[in-house]
Amino acid sequence: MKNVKLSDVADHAGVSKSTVSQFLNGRFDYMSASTRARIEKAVDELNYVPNNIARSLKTDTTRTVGVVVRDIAGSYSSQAIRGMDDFCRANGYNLFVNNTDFDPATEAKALKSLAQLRVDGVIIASSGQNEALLGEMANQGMPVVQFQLEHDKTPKNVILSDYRQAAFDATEYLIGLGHQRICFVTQEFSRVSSRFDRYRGYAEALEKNGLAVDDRLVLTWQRGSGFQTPPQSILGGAAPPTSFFSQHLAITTDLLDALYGAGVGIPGDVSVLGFDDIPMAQFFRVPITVVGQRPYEIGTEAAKLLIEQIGDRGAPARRVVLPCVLIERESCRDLRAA
Amino acid sequence: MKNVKLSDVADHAGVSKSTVSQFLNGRFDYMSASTRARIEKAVDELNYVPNNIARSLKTDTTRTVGVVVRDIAGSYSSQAIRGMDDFCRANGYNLFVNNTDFDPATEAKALKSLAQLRVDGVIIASSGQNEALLGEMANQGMPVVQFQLEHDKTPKNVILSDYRQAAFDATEYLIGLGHQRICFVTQEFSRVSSRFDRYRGYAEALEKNGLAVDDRLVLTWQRGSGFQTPPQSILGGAAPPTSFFSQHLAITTDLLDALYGAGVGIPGDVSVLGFDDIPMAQFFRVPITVVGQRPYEIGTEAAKLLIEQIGDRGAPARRVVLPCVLIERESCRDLRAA
DNA sequence: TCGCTGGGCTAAAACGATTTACTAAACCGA
DNA sequence: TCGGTTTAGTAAATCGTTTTAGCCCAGCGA
Repeated sequence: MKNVKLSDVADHAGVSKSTVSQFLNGRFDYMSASTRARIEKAVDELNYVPNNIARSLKTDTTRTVGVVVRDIAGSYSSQAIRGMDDFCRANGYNLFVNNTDFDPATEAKALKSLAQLRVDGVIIASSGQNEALLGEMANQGMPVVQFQLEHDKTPKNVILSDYRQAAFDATEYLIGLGHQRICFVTQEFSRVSSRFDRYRGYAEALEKNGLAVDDRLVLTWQRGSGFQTPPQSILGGAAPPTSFFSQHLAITTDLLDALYGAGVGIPGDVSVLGFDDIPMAQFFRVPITVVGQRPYEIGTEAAKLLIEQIGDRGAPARRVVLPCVLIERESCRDLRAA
Repeated sequence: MKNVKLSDVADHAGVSKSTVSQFLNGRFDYMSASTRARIEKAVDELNYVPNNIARSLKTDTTRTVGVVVRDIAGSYSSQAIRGMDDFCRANGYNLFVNNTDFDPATEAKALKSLAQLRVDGVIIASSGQNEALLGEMANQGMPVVQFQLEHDKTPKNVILSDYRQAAFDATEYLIGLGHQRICFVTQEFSRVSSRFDRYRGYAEALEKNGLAVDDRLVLTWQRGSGFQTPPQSILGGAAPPTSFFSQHLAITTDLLDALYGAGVGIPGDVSVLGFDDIPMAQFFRVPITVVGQRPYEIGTEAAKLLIEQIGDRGAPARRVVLPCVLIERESCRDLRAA
């Protein structure tokens, strides 16, 4: 059966295409009740489904938005996307998803593909390697919202957790438990401000509490190659840390593997505090205390901001920061109780 | 800056639109090298990005596919979608995602929205409540592939795990450890064949090993309301089970919560075997033995089948079944060793 | 010289909607 | 009766591609 189109409906109802179009777009201002009823009848007798493609061509809007993440299978990304989808769908937008797999070249391809698809806007957890392309898209008039990662503080639409505050609070929490030497486990952060912000929060908490910031207590981890120095070996050094504060779920996983693998007891031998909540943590042999982000809310906020920008292209860029919450479980030992 | 279009490229290169179109579509059969070079130059001097919308309108194909899942934030769905995206992207297709939140009405809306968007095909983990709509779409010429759930055995394109075999193997594994009374924990299954298949595998394994199938050992669970009878209370009854075989990750979670909450020891007091692998299970106080599906592969297979069907509308429906793997961990006690 | 072939390219008609400008009829008050 | 306004509707241009049919010219064999 051939696809029914607007002109078929028009013929069937005995009116012109224009009138049917008015009907479909809810403009009944100058339409008699009988015409309206006839069109309505024709539409469902013929089972007419409007062709969004044709509509988009004419109106130059697609009511679609593109999402670019590193890996949709990750728990943070998938929850964020869930939030975006809920918000977008409620506003009549559909979502394209793209995975970059942490590869800037793939990311660039994704962005170009979205441009071709004529999405009305894009939400991206950017690698920071395609800021030029992103900027170009932005001033060709494509609304862009970033989330999860911030690379510099140039004004842009971005939704983040309050990384500095969260790291500050978490560090103070550990200090409150009597920890004085806290190993900060992170990806290389100098060029990524959302990582550096965490470090700032950590350092500020130490300073505020009269503790020294010790470079030897910063352990770096890299995707693919893992830790620069095995965590357990740091424990064997002079003035070892009493706790690890891991900045990312993937790092936390590797850290736990390393520590358990080396027979280190948590929190007996060392405490562990993670960033990002852990699903099913209640069943862990030691449920890990974390500072949890709210990825679903991050997603809805990102979608909200994007739709705002789509609606008003002239709107100034906004930076939205959401609070994190400390989820206290059992991986941090109270050293004062000893 | 206004969007550059094909005719701008044509003007700039001093050729007709047709020729530029040939160029863009890689048809160089009747094109001089110099013309080709001029167009190439024009394209990147003007930074031309083809408009997929216009293209789609004319060709009546969008190179997009719609995915409908219950909740993209779930680990099964997100991994499956990852597989779909990888396969689709490699073949030049983009993915729309839709969440139904287990609601058939939302599912119907999602399908209609995808039809309007003129996707080239859809992949769906269907609720079973919209089979009519789905069938209608299918014979309007829209390729449809289902996965994860099967509701009846009418021939259709569907990708599943080998639920019967997996449940059979898992049950025999427990029997091999000396378990004779295995509680089968499931959602209501009479009308969903992918659930019933698991039950069949379970029952067949029991029968093959000379064990009775006991209805009192089937415990049902419902989304939202939980267990029909609390699992721990079954343990208190006459001839209690020595193990629970849970058919779904969400059930396993609730089961563990209930058992731990009631102070039941695993696997000391009772063994637990789950369906669906559990992320970070290595850190559990008792790592749970499961029969794991391969959602990523399910996703890629689904995408592959869909693209096949898109390419050849006349192709017969195919049913693809993938094996599961038993992941042995520590939640099943060997009763013979006692 | 003519007719034919094939290479290289183009004009113009789609695709299915939206929208602008217009008309025809009805009504209304003076 | 007339001009003006409102109501109800339409014709036709348009969005940016693809594609069909065909044009023009060069080369070639007879």
